[in-house]
Amino acid sequence: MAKIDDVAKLAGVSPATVSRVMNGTSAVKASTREKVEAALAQLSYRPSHSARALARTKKTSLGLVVATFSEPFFMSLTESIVAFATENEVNLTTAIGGDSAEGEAEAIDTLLSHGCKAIVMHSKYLSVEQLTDLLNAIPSLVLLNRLVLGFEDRCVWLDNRVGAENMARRLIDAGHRQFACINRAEKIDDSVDRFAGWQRALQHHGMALAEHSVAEADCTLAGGYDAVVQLLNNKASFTALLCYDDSMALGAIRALADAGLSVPKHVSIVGFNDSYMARTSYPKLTTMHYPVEQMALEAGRLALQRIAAEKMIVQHVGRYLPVVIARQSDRRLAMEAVS
Amino acid sequence: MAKIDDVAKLAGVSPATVSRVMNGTSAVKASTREKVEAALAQLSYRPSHSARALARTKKTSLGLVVATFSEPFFMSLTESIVAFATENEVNLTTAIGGDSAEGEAEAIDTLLSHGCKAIVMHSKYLSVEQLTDLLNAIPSLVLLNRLVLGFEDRCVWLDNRVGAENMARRLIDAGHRQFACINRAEKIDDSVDRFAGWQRALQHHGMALAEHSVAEADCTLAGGYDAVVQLLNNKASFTALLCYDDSMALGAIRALADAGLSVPKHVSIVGFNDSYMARTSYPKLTTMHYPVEQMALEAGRLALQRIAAEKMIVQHVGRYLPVVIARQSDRRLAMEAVS
DNA sequence: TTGTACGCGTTATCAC
DNA sequence: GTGATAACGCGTACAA
Repeated sequence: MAKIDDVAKLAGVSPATVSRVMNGTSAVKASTREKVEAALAQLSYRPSHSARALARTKKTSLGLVVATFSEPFFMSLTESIVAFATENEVNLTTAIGGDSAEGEAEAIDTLLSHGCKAIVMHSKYLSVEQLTDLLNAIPSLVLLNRLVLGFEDRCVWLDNRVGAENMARRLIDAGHRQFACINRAEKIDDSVDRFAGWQRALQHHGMALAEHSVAEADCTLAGGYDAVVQLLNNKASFTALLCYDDSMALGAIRALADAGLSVPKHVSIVGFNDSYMARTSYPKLTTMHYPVEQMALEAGRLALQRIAAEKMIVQHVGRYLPVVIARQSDRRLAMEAVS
Repeated sequence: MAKIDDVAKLAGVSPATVSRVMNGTSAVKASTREKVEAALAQLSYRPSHSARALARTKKTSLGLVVATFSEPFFMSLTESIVAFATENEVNLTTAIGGDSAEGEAEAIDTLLSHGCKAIVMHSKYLSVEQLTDLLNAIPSLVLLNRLVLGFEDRCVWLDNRVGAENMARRLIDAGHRQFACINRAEKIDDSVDRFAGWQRALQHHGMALAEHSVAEADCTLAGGYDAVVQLLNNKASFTALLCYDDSMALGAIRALADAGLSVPKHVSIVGFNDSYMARTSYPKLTTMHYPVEQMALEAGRLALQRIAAEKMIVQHVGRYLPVVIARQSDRRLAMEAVS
């Protein structure tokens, strides 16, 4: 493999000039450029990936931690950050956190050893203590989708509680009085907060989710199906079903259909996240829109700002509120049924 | 980010010793080791990925070019090479060739700039001329699944023609006399050779594939479906259908079912590749087993051997022959129907 | 506009 | 068993 010195020698210039020609870093006389390009071609020169990476570690680069690439939610998130990085001309390195606290911590380590200066992390599994330690150790770390008290200026988060509360209220206002819910079995911030929101809205109207009206399962289509089976076995009776997210909601619709109940005729169903499926399913899902793209952008902006030379104070909006997207899976109860 | 010198200073040793402790390269006194490990932990030291990569470029490393990771065929292939690399303690770098000659060439470049010393490539789209140039330029390049004349000692290939011929003969021997085929539309070695094999077997028995009995389409399930629709529109009449590969065969089965024809009752169908789906479909597919794992291993062995110091001459088996795996999608024609 | 010289973090080699 | 020192290949201040 030819190296940059070989090219330089062949072209009769210094290695620095070869670098300039390749990267367009600074102006080079046309005749020189041609000589270099000829040499480049003649040796079919390939810059060494590793040497480049090493020499460029000084440049600011952004790191991203996501759980996976294969879910729509993370696709949107990643796309958004990729666009942001491209636009701001910073390198982006991505690491997979997976489904565990260890995986998330490992991902951070990976990014650090890749020389990332700023990091945006979507974390589900790290504890508040662990996150606090990380935030203290890594000044440029920004959290996407978690709120850690004391670090409000480095968090971009969705108010799940208020979102869930608003969604429940929508159904209450539509006349529903018999509720059930299916929640994600894992106790992460999202599931705890959404449940709290539902309860709060219901209690505000003198209702509450009884134990036999609450089912927990995997956060998947199959999980949603199973959860509804649980509810029906419990002989829970409900006209409105609150679901942790869209995938569970869709699974729930199938389970209800298999039990002879149609949506929204017999049961009103609402999801959360406004994922792609919510728009393409039948019936289309009423759900909460999660402004991932916006939030990802804000997180990227924040992270980059934290390593910028000029630490200008920019207004930071950390809290985002999901809004109801009304579609076809819920309905207003007829008056006679309510009264 | 702490650097290795910081760790060394804190532990009161030289950077070299820190490296030895981390990598277990050579013996280190227990007391020294402990000091170093303490320093490592205290600074929560992360070796720089790029610096490591650069310093390690001397080590032999193997490169692999595949079209994609998401098809079963390439999964098997990749798995096999990964195991091989692990076993032989060489680093493995993988690059995606995609669906074009440019992509394949690009992948090779990527591997070279990553410092790969030996390369195994699965190429579909590069021309024989391009491959010849590459083989001349890169002494350690080994081709998987292509035969380039003059480089027999660096090719590991499947004899598609003879394989296809054997498969067609099986059906002839089973009494079939009315044939049709569906082939991949792209003219790559595989599709050309398999077609040639079919024709050869049929001509040997005084038959031939008439134009209206040949359909071409994408090499996918949907493509297989479409191809059969073409055949039926052509009013082609056949008791045996030769398919380019398993996915097209499976699509074909669906199309036939939709047309009221059942497999193997009305039509005998055979695939190629013996992919995962062939064993799990209904009916299970009679197909040709493609010994990817074995071939990948041989290619890896060959590539590594070409950069080995001791150039011992090892017997090289380049040509592989697929064998018929008889399952349920074809049948012997009853005597009365034949006579 | 171009060249010199140094740094990046690690590892191999040779001394000691 | 351990420490200097020299690569590894490129980018980039700084100097010319």
